[in-house]
Amino acid sequence: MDFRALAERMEAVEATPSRLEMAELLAQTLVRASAEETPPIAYMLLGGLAPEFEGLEVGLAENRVRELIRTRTGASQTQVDERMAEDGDLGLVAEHLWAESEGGQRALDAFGDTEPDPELAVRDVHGRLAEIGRIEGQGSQEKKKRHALRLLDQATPVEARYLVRFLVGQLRLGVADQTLLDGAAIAYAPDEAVDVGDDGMARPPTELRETMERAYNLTSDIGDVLGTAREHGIESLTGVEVTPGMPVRPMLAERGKDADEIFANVGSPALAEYKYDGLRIQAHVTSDGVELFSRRLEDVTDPYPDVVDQLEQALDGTAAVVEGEAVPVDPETGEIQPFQEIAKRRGRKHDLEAAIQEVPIHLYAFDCLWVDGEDLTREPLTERRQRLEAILGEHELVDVSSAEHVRDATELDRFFEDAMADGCEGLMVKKLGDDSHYQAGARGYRWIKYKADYHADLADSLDLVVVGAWHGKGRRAGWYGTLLGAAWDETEDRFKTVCKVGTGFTDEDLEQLDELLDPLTRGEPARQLDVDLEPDVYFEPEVVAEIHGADLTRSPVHTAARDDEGGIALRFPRFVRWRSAKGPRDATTVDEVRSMYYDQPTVDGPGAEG
DNA sequence: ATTGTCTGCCC
DNA sequence: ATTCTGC
DNA sequence: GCAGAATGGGCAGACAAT
Repeated sequence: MDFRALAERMEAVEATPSRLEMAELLAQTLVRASAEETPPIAYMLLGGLAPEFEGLEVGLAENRVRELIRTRTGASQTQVDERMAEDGDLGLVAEHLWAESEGGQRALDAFGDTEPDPELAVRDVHGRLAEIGRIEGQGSQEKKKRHALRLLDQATPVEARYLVRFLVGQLRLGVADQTLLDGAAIAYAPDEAVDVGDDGMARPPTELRETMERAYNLTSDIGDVLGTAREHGIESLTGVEVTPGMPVRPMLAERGKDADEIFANVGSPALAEYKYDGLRIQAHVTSDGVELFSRRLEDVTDPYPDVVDQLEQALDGTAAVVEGEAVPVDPETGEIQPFQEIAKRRGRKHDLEAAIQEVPIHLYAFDCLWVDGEDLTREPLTERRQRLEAILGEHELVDVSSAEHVRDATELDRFFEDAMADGCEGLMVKKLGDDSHYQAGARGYRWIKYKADYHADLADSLDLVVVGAWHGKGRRAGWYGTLLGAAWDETEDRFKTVCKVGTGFTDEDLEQLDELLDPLTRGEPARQLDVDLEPDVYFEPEVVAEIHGADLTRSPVHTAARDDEGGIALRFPRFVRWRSAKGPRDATTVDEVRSMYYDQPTVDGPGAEG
């Protein structure tokens, strides 16, 4: 298949609002693809080159691609910036600039000997992008850019749109794995299995769709699943099971804001577990060794040799696939440390020994998907949990998560208080009973996360002055996409940044931003503002917004309460509403931010202990 | 040898 | 991570 | 309610620039 055909198909998919039509278009694409190009097409439609656990990335992103666009088209930085502010999409910027410079090329062609560029094949594009991804070492950035430029040079405008979007990691097709599976189910099902609705649109056949989805959820390799379905039929994927060494797409949870809502969804009794603030780990332990996978299926074995050792000891020869949360603990007291501590272990290669000593990790296991050849994903939660307890035993740094059966709001909230006091984010509340199997990859109301900050009264709430903004992208093109918020420093009478905020706005809110903020626009930071970041526009400190968040963290970039250890920032910020009655000096003060930070149960230092 | 920029991936 | 929107 | 796409703070590593 020519890459141009794929790009044009992407264009059609992007243009339709109907999911059924998207699936149909994807199905048509898959039907036309050869066996060999099916996996690459599947990965590329989802913005990747390979299954996630292989960790293959191109390694060029927005800033490098902007350079490439300038080189290819001769546009200036300002030209690209301006178009970007308008289009909100670097792919569209490239497409427009390509189309404009194309005229020039054709003019050259008219003189005679310039050969038209050969068509790019999908497999060539895939292969060349993968090759760029493997370039490393000194001079690698230049080399990557050179190779990418050669690819872009051959691209037509529409190909450039999608190549550029691919590189910046945002295809914006409205397609992700679920829609691709819909398309594949239509493409690979026997004709008689596919119902066509009154609207003339095919419906993905339910059972075959589920077979594919389960195969995908258990192997995490959508290219392989589609390739297999194409060659051997969807039925050949029936009976796929958990395979040690192959990461399972983790079961996910929805949010619940109070006990009533939670019990309405999971029933009573339910299993409540501490929700630890750490890294989710899926451990595959066999006689061949241990492999650890992250929530997004990266192999993270190397940074956690201590976890590997502990697991091997704890399991004592039993082969198993176990899930848990890796949490940083104080080496002296065993108390849970802030999330930032374990973040220092993630991906670590240098000085690992010291990091292991300074921040030991406690693994709190909460599920078990496979034991000694037996797939447990269809067993109810109680059974899986019992198996987990049976194989783990008690160990210093590997444990089963704290859990209780809860029957009503009183019991739930009491346990919730315990969890908070012990330095957790809240609780996970899980449905019990016959349909409590491990639903790989799926959200849904079988597991519910219950955190303090889902409750407006319990969330950290700050009133911040808006001092800057960035232009939005994608569906936010033409609007501001992000605001910069600052607290007031009473003693210095200055404004210090605490966070950016880009979520919580309705379209209506976004629409009104110009009117509210444009009169305050200035080209440089306000005189009283301390800021390290560089927003697209600055504002006179005037407008105040209520912003909620989960935690306060140490920050290398925000300037509020900055001392030797950095500033303080808000984690998971979201816009709640305007505080139009407030002026800039009625905003939350830096002193208040500092107190809130030190009041947190996992933070030691000035103020309340604990 | 140090610092800064960029990227990818955790939450 | 959180949140909003279109289907 | 699902699926997707907007958007957040912050960490280490890889390179480039100084």
